[in-house]
This record gives sequence, structure tokens and C-alpha cells, in this order.
Amino acid sequence: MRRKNDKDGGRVVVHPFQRLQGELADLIASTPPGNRLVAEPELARQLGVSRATLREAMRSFEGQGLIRRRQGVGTFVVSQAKVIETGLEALESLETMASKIGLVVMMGDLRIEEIYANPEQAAKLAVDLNTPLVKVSRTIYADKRPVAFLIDILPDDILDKTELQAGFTGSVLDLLLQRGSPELSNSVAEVHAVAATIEVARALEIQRSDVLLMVSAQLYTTEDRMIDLSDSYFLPGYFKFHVVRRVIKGLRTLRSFA
Amino acid sequence: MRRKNDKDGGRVVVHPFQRLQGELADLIASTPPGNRLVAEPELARQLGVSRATLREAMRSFEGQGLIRRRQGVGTFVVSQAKVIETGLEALESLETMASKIGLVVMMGDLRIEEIYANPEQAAKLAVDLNTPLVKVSRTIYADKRPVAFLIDILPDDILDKTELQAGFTGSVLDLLLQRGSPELSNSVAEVHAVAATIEVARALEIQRSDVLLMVSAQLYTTEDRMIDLSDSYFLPGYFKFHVVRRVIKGLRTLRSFA
DNA sequence: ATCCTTAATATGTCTGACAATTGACTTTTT
DNA sequence: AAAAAGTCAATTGTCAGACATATTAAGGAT
Repeated sequence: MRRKNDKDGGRVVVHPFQRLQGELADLIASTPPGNRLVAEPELARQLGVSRATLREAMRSFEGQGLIRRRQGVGTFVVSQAKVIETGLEALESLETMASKIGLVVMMGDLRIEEIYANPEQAAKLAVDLNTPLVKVSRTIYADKRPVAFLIDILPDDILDKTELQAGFTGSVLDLLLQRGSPELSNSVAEVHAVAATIEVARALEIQRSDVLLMVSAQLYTTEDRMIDLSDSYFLPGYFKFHVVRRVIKGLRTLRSFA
Repeated sequence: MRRKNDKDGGRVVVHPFQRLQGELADLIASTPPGNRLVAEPELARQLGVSRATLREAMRSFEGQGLIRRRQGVGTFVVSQAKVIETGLEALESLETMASKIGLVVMMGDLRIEEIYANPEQAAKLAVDLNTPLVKVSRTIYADKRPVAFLIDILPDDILDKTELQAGFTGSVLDLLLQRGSPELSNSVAEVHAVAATIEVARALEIQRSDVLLMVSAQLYTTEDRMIDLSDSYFLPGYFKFHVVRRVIKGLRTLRSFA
């Protein structure tokens, strides 16, 4: 195996692109909105990558709407007002979202059940009927007031009951992210408005048929396996969920309906 | 002005990247999920761009989760199940979304008012107090049943009342997109669950205090000016709004809270 | 059979160059 | 003096070719 440009004695380093993403994110975050970044050739030199690699990262951030590039002029940091509060697009737990806005939340009424897949669950999770599943329910409190009621359902080979006994903070997502395996890819979340059922009303200490925001999500691994079905009920007013909707220029419909 | 590589007789062509985005989107859309794309050098040749430019576009699509690349192996189209139904992230009108799922919707009860900015509206739209604004309200019907009630408020220099008289199909967004100016960038939409007010209940032919999904959005131009405040009320069950939430690897918090 | 080597092929990265666009400045013209 | 045209430097956009690294499969030695 030949190595011609190996200045590291054989040690394989992480891909420049990954390191670059982090450093570039920091740079953008620490640059006041509207300001210009240093020119690409100089920036590439500072960050220790080639201009081509830098441009790939730049394109990625441009796609996220964080920077804007104008030929002949420069690259500018976009007003952060639109992106500073990461919206629903970033997959992170309620606890993480809360901590970012300085809100202290606590978990209570944790309930762990072993259930067996009904037809709907079996189909969605791609497991056999009556496969053992773990159902985790809990209530999230802010200011000693219940503000959310969360239910997660996972195959028991993904999350064992015993794993939830010690030091579970309330977030299945954080637990999986911290464990590192399986590697998570994304979640498809659907938003609904519903009237509280008796069960949820009791947990949230509200009246039955009070209005709630419900988020129903399906979590996927990078291997494309769905490993978590979750339903979350939110009391209005405590959390704000927003989505940045962008004009998609190049993208065609991606559909082939008749 | 010297032009060394101009094979077009002086005519300036659109940027290869834009054309590339469209062609690559088509290619990805027409490739069955899981299949491999042709290798980059060959693909670049087929599409008539350099490999560097192709890779920038690839990186962009990778960021959208449409493809996955593995060094030494190839680039693969991701299962479209997760992305085939474009979620809320794409800024498009209710009418466009409906047509994509084969749902025919109609507008009714159009009401155009001239109002004057109250303090809240003035602040958000960055106009003076009592600046004339246009308020557009209408109801959207599917199967002769009202399913959504929409309100848009814009400065009258953006949208004139007379423009709404002829051929308004119900979508302010489509109207602005079709007109092309001002150039739209994105919209920040917040989702809420609310109980129907009397006004909305009457429009949607439901009981007062029935639950509704409400989307409150602010539309921005590429010049970063907010030009539209909209409130949309949806009857549960007729539309499904989903968001793809992704694990963000490189991105730090982008916040500097204490 | 098992393990190692080798080769082929794919994406990842680098280097250097030129093209196209923009904005500021200078010069010329009116 | 004001407006128009030209010049120039800076910046992003694109290209070409090369080498580096990772993955997989085939072949050979043990």
C-alpha cells in the first residue's frame, strides 16, 4: 500500500470535511450577521484545506441558509434572526431544546411497559406481529407544571427495559444519541391538533377535550430501519415549534404521479 | 473585456450549477432507491460539468438527505419513502401541495380589506404605524367542504388590491412567486394548536372551540425584508404536515447564550 | 479452506489556473 | 460640474488533472 503524501506517519486522520464543518460553523456563528467572511483562498489557507473542499462545505452551509454568496462581492453571514432558534429541522430532544432557551424541565411519572406489536406497529417497525416492544411513557414538567406527555415505542432489541432504569432523564432520543448505536439518521414528524383524551388530560392536569399540539414521529437509523414510534402531546404556550420553509429552486417535484 | 473560453459568441449562459441542480434532481428522482449513481468522473462528463462542480451539487443533495456517498463504493439514492412527500420545509402554497396529492381545492369567501398597521404589525413588517396594509382572508374548500381558513397581511406596496381582483386563485405565495419580484427567500412558520374563535368557526362551519391546527408564518425576501404575515387555520384530517428532522453532526449550537 | 496480496474502482482532496461578476476608481465626454 | 465610459482589483464560479484513501473482489501462498 503506497502513501505518497502521508505527513502523519501512517496515522489516518478524520476527513478534513468533517473537521471543516465544525470550524466553519463556529466561524459563521461568531461572525455578526451581514458581515463578510474572508475570501475563499485566504480562508482555505487559514483552515488548512484546499479551496475545493472549502467550497463544498460552503455550499452545504449555503443550502442551510446560513450564508449567502455573491460572485464578485463575497460571502456574507445571513441575518441570524431567521435561524438562531433552531427549528424542528434539527433532530434534538425536548430536553436539549429546553436547555437551549434556559428552561429547566424535569421528568416524572415514568412508566415502562412491555407490550406486543399490534398489526399497525408491526407494519411500521417492520417486525413480526406480537414481537415484544418497549413502551415508555412519561410527563415533562416545567416550573412544576406538566407541559408535555411523551410516549415512545421501540423494539426491545433496540432499547432494553433495564437500560431505562438507571439515569434515564426523560429523552429516549438523547439516550440513543449518547449510546451511539444504532446510528440515527432522521425522524419524520407529523404535527396535529387534537383534543386531549382522558389519559392525556389526566397526565397533563387539564380538562378532557382541551386542545393540544401533537407531534407524531418515526425515527430512522442510517440503515433505514425505523426504530421508534413516538407520540408527543404539548400544552399550548410552553414550547414554540417552528419550521424554516425555503423556496426550492432546482428541485423538481420528485414525484411521478399520473 | 477578455473572454478566453467563450464558446457561445458572447452570450452569457446561466450558471452551470443551477442547471446542474435541476438535472441532478431529475436523475435522482428517476433512479430507484438504493441504486448506485454512475461514478463522478463519468457523470460529470455526461452532465457537461467539471467534477468539482458536480461534487458541490452532490454535497448539496447529500445535505438534503437524498443521496448517500461512501468512499470507495459509490453514491446511492436514499430510500425515497422518507422524502417523497415533501414536507413543510419546501415553501409552497397549499394549492400546490394539494395538487401534488391529487386533491382539488377551491377558494371561496374572498375578502380583501385595507387596514392600517397596528403596533405589532408595524414592528414585524418594519413599517411605520398606520401604514396602509392589505389584508386578504379566504376559505379553502375541498369536496365542497371548508378545510382551511387563511389570512395574509402585506404592505400595500408589495401587493396592490387591484392585483387580487383578476385571477386570484387563493394563494398569495403563488402570486408572488409567479410575479418573480420581490424575490422570495424563506418563511418561518410556527405551528400551534388552538380552539376555533367565532370568526374562524363560522368560516369553517364548525363549532366554536373545536380544535384547529394553526400555522403562523412570516415571509422574507432575499433582501431580508419581511413582507407577509400569515395565519392559517386547518381542519384536522385533511392535510398532513410533516417535517424531516435530521441529526446535525457538524453544527454546533450556533448560540452564544450565557 | 484461510489468510495475505494485489488490482480495480470509487469517492476524497489538492493544486493551479482561468472565467465571470461586481464595485470602486479614473478618465473622458457632454 | 455632471454624467458617461473605461480601467482595474477583488471575489466567487468553473475547470482540468493529478494523487490519496477506502472498499471490494479476485487470485495466490500457506
